[in-house]
This record gives sequence, structure tokens and C-alpha cells, in this order.
Amino acid sequence: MRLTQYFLPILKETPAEAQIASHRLMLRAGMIRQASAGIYSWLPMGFKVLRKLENIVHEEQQRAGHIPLLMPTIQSADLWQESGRYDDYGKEMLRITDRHGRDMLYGPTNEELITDIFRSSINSYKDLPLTLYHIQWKFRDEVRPRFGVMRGREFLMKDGYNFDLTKEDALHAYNRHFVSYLRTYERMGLKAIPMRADGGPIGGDYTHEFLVLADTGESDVFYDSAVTDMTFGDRAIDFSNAGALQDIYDEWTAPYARTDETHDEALFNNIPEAQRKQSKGIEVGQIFYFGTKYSEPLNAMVVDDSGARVPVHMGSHGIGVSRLVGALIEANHDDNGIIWPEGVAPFEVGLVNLKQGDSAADAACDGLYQGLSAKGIDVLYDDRNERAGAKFATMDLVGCPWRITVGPRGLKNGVVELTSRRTGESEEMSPEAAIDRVGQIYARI
RNA sequence: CGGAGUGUAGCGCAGCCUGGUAGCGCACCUGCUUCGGGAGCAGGGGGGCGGAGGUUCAAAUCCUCUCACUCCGACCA
Repeated sequence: MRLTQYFLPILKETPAEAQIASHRLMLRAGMIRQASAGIYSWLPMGFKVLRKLENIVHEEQQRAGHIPLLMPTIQSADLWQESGRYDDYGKEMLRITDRHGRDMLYGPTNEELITDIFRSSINSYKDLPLTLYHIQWKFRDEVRPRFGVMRGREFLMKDGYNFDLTKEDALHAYNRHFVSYLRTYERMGLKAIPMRADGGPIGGDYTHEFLVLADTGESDVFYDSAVTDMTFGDRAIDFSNAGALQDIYDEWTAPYARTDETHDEALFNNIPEAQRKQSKGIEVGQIFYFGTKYSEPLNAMVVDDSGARVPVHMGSHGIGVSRLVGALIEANHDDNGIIWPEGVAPFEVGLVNLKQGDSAADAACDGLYQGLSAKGIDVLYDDRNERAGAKFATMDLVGCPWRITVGPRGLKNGVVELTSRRTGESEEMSPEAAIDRVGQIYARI
């Protein structure tokens, strides 16, 4: 993309309302614009990142055998009255009345709707197990939205629901989510630690939250530093192998890691003191097993192999996709701007032409742009007639992981400069070598 | 929901106390110069001060009501 052809409304000054780095940088980098309290428009570059995260979530969910669908944002109140949550949910639920006077609501979550879909079509244990998920906008009318997309009222969430005949099968589904979430976050370049959590109003004996450590997080967390050294890596996973998944679950839950809700001081004190850590965390996902809590009231039953009608065992699993954009920035930025991990960068390379209008520089940039594009690399070419400083500042702000700098001075020697946003280290090489190098970097992602 | 604030140009702000018909920086437009870390000079365009009502010869400034947004707390993914 040529910057002169794009819509990237960057701000030099920080809007007054932004308190934390991610909010400030998302506004400055022209990723979002507030439409109302806790409600944002996603401008082109923010939208690009959001889509990338969504794609990763889709790929990893489907890799784990989960099936995508799409449920609506607006739901009828009927199902919620049936489950008993219409009254329980309180003011956080945005209630709407249509022209016929029917009670509607903007969905804060989808247990009721998915269970209704399930019960209308599934009657036999032979159709189980089944895990359905979607990525859809939710609305929770928070009393106090804040921190930009980190605690918005409208937010994009992946929510998935498993239906199983037995508790054992449902825990297999729980572990599938556990493992697929580890992969998902790691692909995004994010260290999200699974921590034992509290079921809260959704309930459930089994629940883990995935937290990104950050000073600006809203959760207090306690953990053994051994867990921060663990990486999932590129293991081959057979998601249908319950035993293998259980091993991974056991491995990752061995070190102590809990939120304040389930924190146990005595257990915590067993950790060697040097490894005992207390911090703040951003919750970017949570998985639950809640048994028959919804299947019983909503009558989601199947006939088992003995002919008995039994309620299905369920769990639900969420990833805050829009919140992840903020969490990623909290975890990856410096004073100059965002530093995107390669897997989620809106543009993979920034191309800076130091002297727009100089025929040699223009030609070299055109060549690089075409060469990189031909390799499938997404380039942001700053072809504005700006001075070097302004272009560098823009690139640092928007945070492309790599930058290729082209100027007459280097071109005299046949070289351009390849710079890492993260380390700031530069290397000179021919334009062809730069294309190859960037191609290699992204071939690995 | 309790407490505290703020609404003046796209962004950041001043002006309000002591009413006299709106200003600064950035951004934007034009020109010239400049050009490897947010350039300089000159010229220019844009707002009627969140909204409604009131007081007054006169309201961004005073009064009343209202809406929105932000921060702290409680709550929450």
C-alpha cells in the first residue's frame, strides 16, 4: 500500500482521554476512533490488525476440530427468560424494543442461542461430540468503559461451545481449547499464561483464564516465574488424542499460576522465593466447563446408548479478539510507538523513500515495492513528499516490524538499509538481498 | 451507581473570575527555500464556543436546566 493512497490519520499529539499506552497509540496511529463511550470505529489499519487476529483464531479453532458458524448480535428476550438469565443479567444487558413492542437485546454472550440451535437439531449421542463457535460483536453495557478497546462496551469476541455426552468428553473439549489457545496466542507473538480462575456468574468448576502480563492489566495475578519461560513451540498436535492433550494440560498447569480470585497463599509460598511473582494481567481468554448448567433448564438433551434422555455436558470458551489488539500493544511498544510481532503486523514491512522525487530513489522504491509484493509481503510504502524525520517517526509509530530505508546516499553504493523495529539494528544490503531477507523472515511466520 | 472533572477548529490548549462580539500551537491549503530522525519563511482557509432557556443594550464569559465525555472508586470479560 502506498501511503499517499491510504487512509492513515495519524496524530502528532496524544488525545487527552487516553490513559494507557495501547489506547494512546491506537488513537495516534489512526487505528480507531471513538464513536461513543466504549464504542469505536475501526479505521483501516486497526481493522487490518483485527482481521489478522480473527483469521488466526479461525485457523486455530478449525485446526482443533471446532466448527464455525455465525449467530446474530440481536437476540429475542424469550430464550433468556427461559434460561432465567433475562432478569439476572441486570443493566449490563442492552435491552431493545422493536416496533411491535417485542423485547429484544444486544447479545452479551450466546449460551442461550447456541443451545437453542443445538436442541432443535441434535437428539442422539451419535451426533456428539460437537463444538461450535463464532466470532461476533458483543455488547455489555459496562458502567465504566475505559482504556480504549481493552474495556469497551462493544467488543469482538470468539465464543465457542462444546456439547458432549459425558463429563470426560467435555473435559477433552476443555483441553482442546486449552491447547488451541496456547497455540493461538503464541502465533500472535503474545505470552498469555493460563491461570486457574473463578467461575463467576457463568459458573463451572473447571475454568482457566489466559492472561497477558502487563502493568496496565486489571487483574492481580500470582505465579511461578517458571511458567513465563515455557513456550509451546511448533509441536505436532493430534487434537483427537485426549491423553496427549491431558499431558500438555498437566505440563502447563504444573507451575503455580492463579488470579487473585483463586490465589492460595500457602501453595504460593511453597515456590522458591526467587520465582515467586506477583503482577497485573490482562485477561484475553477464558475457558469453562460447566456441565449441565444450561442444558438442563434449556432442555438440551440427547438419547444415550441405553435409550435414556440425558442432558449434554457443555463448556464455553472465549477469546476477546478486539481486546487482544490492545493487549498486543501493551506488550509490544516503546516511547516511539507500536512494535508489532511479525504474525499480526498490519503491514509486514515499511518502505521509506528518503527523497521522493529523486529518480534513483523512486525507481529503487518501486522495484522494492513490486519485488516484495510479488512475494506476498504486505508493504507500507511511505511515498509522501515528507522529510526523513517525519517518515521515520510515522513508521516507528505504526510499528511495522521491519523497515527498508532507501536514500540517494546508500544507492550510490548500491545499498538500502534493513532495520528491525524491535532492536533498532540496521544492516546495509542490495535491494535484491533485502527482498530475499524479508521474504525469508515471513516464510517462517 | 457514589465521588471529582471537562465540553471553545481535526488534535492539544488559552480566553470565562473582572460580559463588549473568538485566539495560540500542531494539522490543512498556496508559494519559495530546505531535505538521512516530526524543517524555515511568507501568505491563506476553517469554529461562534455541547444543547435549550434566561438575565443584559450586549453572553464563550453570569444564572437555570439538560446532554455528552473523562478520571477515581465499586462492579465487570
